[in-house]
Amino acid sequence: MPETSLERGRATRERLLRAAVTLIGEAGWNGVTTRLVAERAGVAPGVVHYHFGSVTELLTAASLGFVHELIGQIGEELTRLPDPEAGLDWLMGAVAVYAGDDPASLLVAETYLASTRIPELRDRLAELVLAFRRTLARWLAGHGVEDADTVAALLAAAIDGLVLHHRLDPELDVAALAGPVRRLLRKE
Amino acid sequence: MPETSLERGRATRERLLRAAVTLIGEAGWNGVTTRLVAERAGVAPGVVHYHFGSVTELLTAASLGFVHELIGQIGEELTRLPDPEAGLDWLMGAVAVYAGDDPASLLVAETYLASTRIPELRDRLAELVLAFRRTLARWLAGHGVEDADTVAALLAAAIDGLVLHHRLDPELDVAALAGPVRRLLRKE
DNA sequence: GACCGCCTTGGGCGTTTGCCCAAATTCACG
DNA sequence: CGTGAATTTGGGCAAACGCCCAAGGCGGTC
Repeated sequence: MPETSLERGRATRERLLRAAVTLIGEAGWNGVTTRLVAERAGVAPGVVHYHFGSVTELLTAASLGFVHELIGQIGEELTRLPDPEAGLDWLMGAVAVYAGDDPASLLVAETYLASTRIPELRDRLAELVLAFRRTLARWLAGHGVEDADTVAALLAAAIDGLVLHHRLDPELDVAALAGPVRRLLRKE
Repeated sequence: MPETSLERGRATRERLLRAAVTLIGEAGWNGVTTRLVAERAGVAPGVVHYHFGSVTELLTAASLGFVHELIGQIGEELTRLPDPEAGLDWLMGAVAVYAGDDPASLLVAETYLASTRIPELRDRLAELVLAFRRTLARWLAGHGVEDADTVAALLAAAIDGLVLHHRLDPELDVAALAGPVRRLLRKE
């Protein structure tokens, strides 16, 4: 099947981004090297610096794209659920699944860490997290939860913290934490 | 003042550990190199591999020592406070201070991340975190909180998550989150 | 003062890194 | 069947890496 050069280039760029996403989770942000990501994507090492100005640039684009998609899916799922209690159950269940030996949760954590030393990544990740907190707050407020903003901030932080802790202690029953979390929704 | 060789050696070892602690926060786990930590400690590069088998070994010892001391201090402070409400206020206040451009909070996060790829670090860090959760649970249970274990797990995770989020969004008012957190203590 | 054990020095080894680049490849188009 | 623009190749470069090691202090013991 014929294919223009631009189409091939775009496809290669996508393959590099996908390879970077999985490798950030597997090897860590600083463990992703030019040659490693090229091999995983099935291309020559030189391709990386043809499509991206630097390895950091590739990792930044890949991680931000993944996080953007992830919180978009979560927000979408939440609005679909009838009440906040069901939403919390689903949320904690999702966190429970997202731990273990899953690379996605590691990618998020790696991106957090890397963002403290890469200004542009920091700014753009902060935007995404803020948007997620707003989505969460709107969802909570829509169901009559008081202090929706602060509860949303706490909930968002707890989710990220649980991912870290669950990885450290796989026996931690995350889904069982939905009970105490529900208390956050109660009125004064 | 006279000083035996062993005493000098011990002091150098301590200097290396302290230098490693600050550098993990500043440059990240993978950013700490043999020469960097040696320069910060004011010794020749060769000293590092005289006192420690590898750079990873140095970083492991340094980070575990710091975390051990940190959660020890927190536990001690909590038992000193009269009621859980005051404890939570102090806890959230401490988190608020520990963010910003403080390297200590970053060290903890870096250690979490690194532990996923260094088995021995993982095991020993898991022990420390578990012990901290137990301390927290005992403290909560002692004040009549229901589901002390799950609440402690949630609280411990939220603390770590908040440190990450606060770093990303310095305007986040962590201390103000103490309100919603209090709801966790209420009985069913 | 000679000896000994511990610590320290600073250079050197092989490896890996990010990034570069001339040459080769591919495909739409005249 | 060229021509040209985009993409891909694979080797090469300087720099930095972890780790090693022979040589040189340094203080306590005979």
